[in-house]
Amino acid sequence: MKAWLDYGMLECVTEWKTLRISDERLDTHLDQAVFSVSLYTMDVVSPELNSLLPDEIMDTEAIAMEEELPAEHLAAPPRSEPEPAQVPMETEVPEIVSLCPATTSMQITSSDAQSSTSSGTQLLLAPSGLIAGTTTTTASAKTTSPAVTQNLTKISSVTVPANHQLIINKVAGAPAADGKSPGTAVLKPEGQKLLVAGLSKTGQPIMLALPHTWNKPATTQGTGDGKPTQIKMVTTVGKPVIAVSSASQLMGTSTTLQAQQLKTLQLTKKPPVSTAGPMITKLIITKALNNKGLSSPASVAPVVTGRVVTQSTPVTPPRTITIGETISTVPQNTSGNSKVAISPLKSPSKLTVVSVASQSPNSPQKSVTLPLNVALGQQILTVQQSAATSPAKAGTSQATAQTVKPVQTVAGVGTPQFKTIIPLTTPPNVQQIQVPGSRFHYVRLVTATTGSSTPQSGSSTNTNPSIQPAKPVMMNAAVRMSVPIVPAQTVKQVVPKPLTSAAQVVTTSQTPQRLIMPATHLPQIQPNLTNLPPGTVLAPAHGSGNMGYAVLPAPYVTQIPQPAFVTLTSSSTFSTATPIQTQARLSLNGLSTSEATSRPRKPCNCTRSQCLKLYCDCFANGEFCNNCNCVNCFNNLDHESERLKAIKACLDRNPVAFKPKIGKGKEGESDRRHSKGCNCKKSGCLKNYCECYEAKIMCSSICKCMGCKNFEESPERKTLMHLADAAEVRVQQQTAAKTKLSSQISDLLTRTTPAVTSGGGKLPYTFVTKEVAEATCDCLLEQAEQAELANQPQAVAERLILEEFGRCLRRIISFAGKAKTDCPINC
DNA sequence: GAGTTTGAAACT
DNA sequence: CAGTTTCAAACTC
Repeated sequence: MKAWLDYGMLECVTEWKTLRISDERLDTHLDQAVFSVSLYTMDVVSPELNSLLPDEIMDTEAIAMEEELPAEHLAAPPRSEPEPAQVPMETEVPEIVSLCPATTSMQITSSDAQSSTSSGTQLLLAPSGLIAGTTTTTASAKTTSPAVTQNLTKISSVTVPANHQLIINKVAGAPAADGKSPGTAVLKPEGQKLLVAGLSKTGQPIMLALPHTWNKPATTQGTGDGKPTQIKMVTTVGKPVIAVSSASQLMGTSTTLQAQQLKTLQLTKKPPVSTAGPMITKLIITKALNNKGLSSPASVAPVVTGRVVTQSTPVTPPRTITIGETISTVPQNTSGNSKVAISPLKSPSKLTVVSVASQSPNSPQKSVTLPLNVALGQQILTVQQSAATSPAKAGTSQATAQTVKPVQTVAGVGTPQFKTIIPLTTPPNVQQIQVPGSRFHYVRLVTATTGSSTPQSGSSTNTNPSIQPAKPVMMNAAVRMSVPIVPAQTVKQVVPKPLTSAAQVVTTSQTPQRLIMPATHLPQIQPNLTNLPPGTVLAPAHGSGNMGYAVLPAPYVTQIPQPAFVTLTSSSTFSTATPIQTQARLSLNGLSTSEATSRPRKPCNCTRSQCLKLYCDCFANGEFCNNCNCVNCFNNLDHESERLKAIKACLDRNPVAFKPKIGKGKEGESDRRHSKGCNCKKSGCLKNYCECYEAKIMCSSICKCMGCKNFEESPERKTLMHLADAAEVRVQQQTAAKTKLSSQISDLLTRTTPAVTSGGGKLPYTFVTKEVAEATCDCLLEQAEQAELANQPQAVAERLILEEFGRCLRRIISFAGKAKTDCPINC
């Protein structure tokens, strides 16, 4: 700067003796420059405005990020998700894929969990936004009609989010029984330019070229992040399955997603009535979370049931959990039974669904196996509805097409933990039971034994999934199910189990109902529906041999603090659930679910409790430890047996041990309050030691605290609140300032093209005309002369000159800002 | 980061 | 049920 000043002084030396240029003169020249210089950009925002518009700043930043790193923009943290949607971290399957065989059509709307596939059609698709935390792709999906129109080739609503890849494949006709990939036809629906690569018979991934309509061309296969799209062939009961895996979506995702993740959403449903052999349509949505791209050839993932072959993603083969069930009942009741366990309390977005795929009696599958040899941090979402494959049942298979409900089964990949099973819709024969106050949803497993109760029988075209369960107990009005994608976990939990030891088949009765459950002894905890602990599998209800209760807690799917979610929204409406769900949303800390889910759970540091006592917050919240700092942790699926014992012990001591502590007050009271009340003695209930204070609620009459200051009129409390508010405001301002500064710096860095050559604008320095520079120098010289006259030391003179220079610069910048505002066209 | 304080959970 | 111990989080330095 000093050199600049010297230079300026030399430039103006001729006027040295006479100039007494005031600030007004500088301003005058600046005014002239405003009209003569086209300012390229100069974001000058007042601090007030800056502090008032943090969101806009964030948006601006996000836009900037999108410009440079689109994928990262997609991976915006869930914290920024809109609250009203109650899905702050949800990521719904962005790709809406319509599989359109020549004679059938299929619409898959992942968000409403209603998928219908026609016979002979199998689709595997990999949603690219599963972990991106984006919610921008759900609208169209929700509006897509789930109905299946026979003999109509069409493309359902296709959402092509940024950085997402969409592949529409058509499976020609009924493939060979062996299911070896018959290849896929290129489907180019009108208005949609899609390039669909063929599928190799070996299931090797095929690189896809994305259509030009892709809104993010840079994200096409082989570009940018280098995460190619894969098409995989999966053979399912003699039917081809097209697997499209997009690995590119990892870009920009949380750094916790270090390991490959795979989600397979698999649907198997019974085709419409046909005299031919069983036609099974499967929808398999596979998400390959492989940020390394195709580093290795795909391999056939282990399919437990032998019916579903899921093509593995590169590097790490995916795991598919398939639950086979032998159905001895009438054919029309052999539709897939979906067992859904939803854990709504802390996070309704956390969903655990047990998929029990009905299977024909001829099916040899009678066991459920959870492949567990997958790298940690991976997940497989498997949605499968297996229809009866027996020709004898073909006559009633059309009913199955309606009743088939996609169910996702999520197996922890890389960790022997069963993650999540998500139903794409609510099966008619599955009843969700949500216990008031409980953080768990319970699903009664019902195996239909008679065909008379199947309302959709005989209706080959009725694909309306809105069929209500015969005995709806309590359902979520709109169950938004989010599956957090498990990031790479710490090494301590990476203890892959043998595939056969990871899970147990839960047979509920003579009518086999198998649940995907973690490896455990599965103690037969009698169903106390108000206090069922996490991870409990209930024996079938007495007298109802076909029913059982599956309780899968959110913890099974929430071993990640990083909220990358796959959201599948059930369109089923159950009006009775709203109040319950509202209550259940209250987390232990009194935070709403969105709050609880919008921030990572704090890792525990347990050392002696093995995380199997309520000392451990993870355990107390019904969650598995994940990325914690605990020592000798047993709160994981590796020690599910011990864990369940501990759960039972806790329940023995306190039947409501796992119920939220913060709930509504007495009848008529709207405020939340601690269920037990605190017992503080020294903290005055104004520190986080106090559970009431921690939950941001005031102590109530049931508290037994001493010297409580946590009441409405407490001056200490008010002071603390004010301080807290002030601190929060300050933090927000600082954050906004940082964000703004970062944005400005980034903006400046991206605009380095000289003004003369850019043609699109001019840099601010072009605003400094000769006159402005001279005026500035005059000001500086004036300051120097004053310092000299005052006999100021050289250091002081230099300081004064520099200060004056700073003022000059500010004025220049200010005028530049005005110029930008006044002449937006030129900017 | 180590040590202390605190109160809930667990135990007797 | 009360008292004590254990435990991990909160807090302080």
